[in-house]
Amino acid sequence: MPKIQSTGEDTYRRLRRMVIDGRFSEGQRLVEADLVETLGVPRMAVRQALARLEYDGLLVKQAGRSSVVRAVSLAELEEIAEARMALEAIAIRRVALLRTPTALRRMEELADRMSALLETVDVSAFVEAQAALHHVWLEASGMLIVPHLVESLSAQSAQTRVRTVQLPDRMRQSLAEHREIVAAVRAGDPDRAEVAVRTHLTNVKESLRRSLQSR
Amino acid sequence: MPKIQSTGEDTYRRLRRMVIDGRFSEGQRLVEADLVETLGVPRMAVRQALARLEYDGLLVKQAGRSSVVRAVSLAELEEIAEARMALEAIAIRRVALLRTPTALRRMEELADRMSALLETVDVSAFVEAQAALHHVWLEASGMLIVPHLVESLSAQSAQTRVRTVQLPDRMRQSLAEHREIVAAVRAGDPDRAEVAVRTHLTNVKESLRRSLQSR
DNA sequence: GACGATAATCTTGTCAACAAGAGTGGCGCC
DNA sequence: GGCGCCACTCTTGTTGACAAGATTATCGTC
Repeated sequence: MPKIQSTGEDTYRRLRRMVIDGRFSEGQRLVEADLVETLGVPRMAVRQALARLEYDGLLVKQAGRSSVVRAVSLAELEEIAEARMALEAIAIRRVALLRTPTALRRMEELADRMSALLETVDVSAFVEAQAALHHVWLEASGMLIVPHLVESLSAQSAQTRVRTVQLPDRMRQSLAEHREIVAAVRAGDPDRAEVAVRTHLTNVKESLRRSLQSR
Repeated sequence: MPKIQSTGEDTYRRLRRMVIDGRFSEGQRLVEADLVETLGVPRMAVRQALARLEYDGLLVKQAGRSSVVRAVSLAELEEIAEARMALEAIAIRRVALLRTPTALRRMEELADRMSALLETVDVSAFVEAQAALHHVWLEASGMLIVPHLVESLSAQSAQTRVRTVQLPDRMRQSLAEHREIVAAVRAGDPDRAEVAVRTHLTNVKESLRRSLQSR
């Protein structure tokens, strides 16, 4: 086989990153030929990536027309937050019971990193560290399917993540919530950890509402 | 455009149905050319369908080798039941608050249908009616994303569904659990409905363990 | 007789060309 | 001068052919 399968996966990830980072304005058509040129990969890889992103709910691509980024409604964003709450609650309970040393260390490192980034005004780096923290505990839960579900949900709301965090005092509050989650895990208290996760995502939902209603 | 886009979607659904129905034995290779002949659709449609099914977790297709149906472990099945519990609990609460008349009627019809099928020994029809009942309330919840997640999870465990239900007395018990769920919705009691759903899926998980450990 | 190397075949992944909507601009008509 | 129709271009979806692993069968050797 000519190509090492990486092309398809890699193209998917790169394109996904571009969509999440808001590189395509609303209503903008994602023309395959353009993407082929931009990404420097064969058209087949682009087509595959677009199909997967549509399946992920990040793009809409109806019948012979170009793909466009999908507009996610407030109702959907709230629903995503609720679903994540339910799923991440399960995961964090397991993490608190397992108390894997390396996972704990990485979680604390990332919390420290968030803390440091709070000083600088690098919002996107803060959001990135936050996402990494969630990722770490999902992996550490030892679950096989739930992490993928959550990742898929996160991707759909990632476009608005940056805006939410920019609410006054939201970053500091978010950091405190994450510190509490990590502390509960270190204490090995699953109930406390679950409450902490639910509190965090309830606040995320609240922030979403305030952030988007004002718009 | 020559073909009406239905081909791709339709091929996906048909192939998915075949996998779920256990038409491919464990370890059997799904050769694209064979599927092209069997389904009577162009190879591209088959390739797309296979890619999506792999993404769904129903198939495994590594690097230049043929696709095979994925073996789902007990741990994964339990995890799926847990995730469904969390998500369907959210959905049923909304259904109990909405109390849409048509949805309620359809749910009761399907419960009656399950009741009737209990007499005959048509296990697969019983399972089908059960799945339809879940589907109805997920749709009735008015949620936009959660139903898709649950459907995706269900598909992965659907292969073993039939076996679980065949445990002694499990069908009758399952019917009772579903009747309670419907009753709670009719009563407009979200707490009771959530408990009923959680009870049901806890029992499903228990049945899974008994059913698969014996094997 | 069993094992390993080699050849033949099968199967997948990729590419380039083509057919057929969808979008766009210009022209004529009212 | 504005509106609708027509021709043109753009873009996608599909097809067939081909290149390169993967799999299987064959043969020779120990």
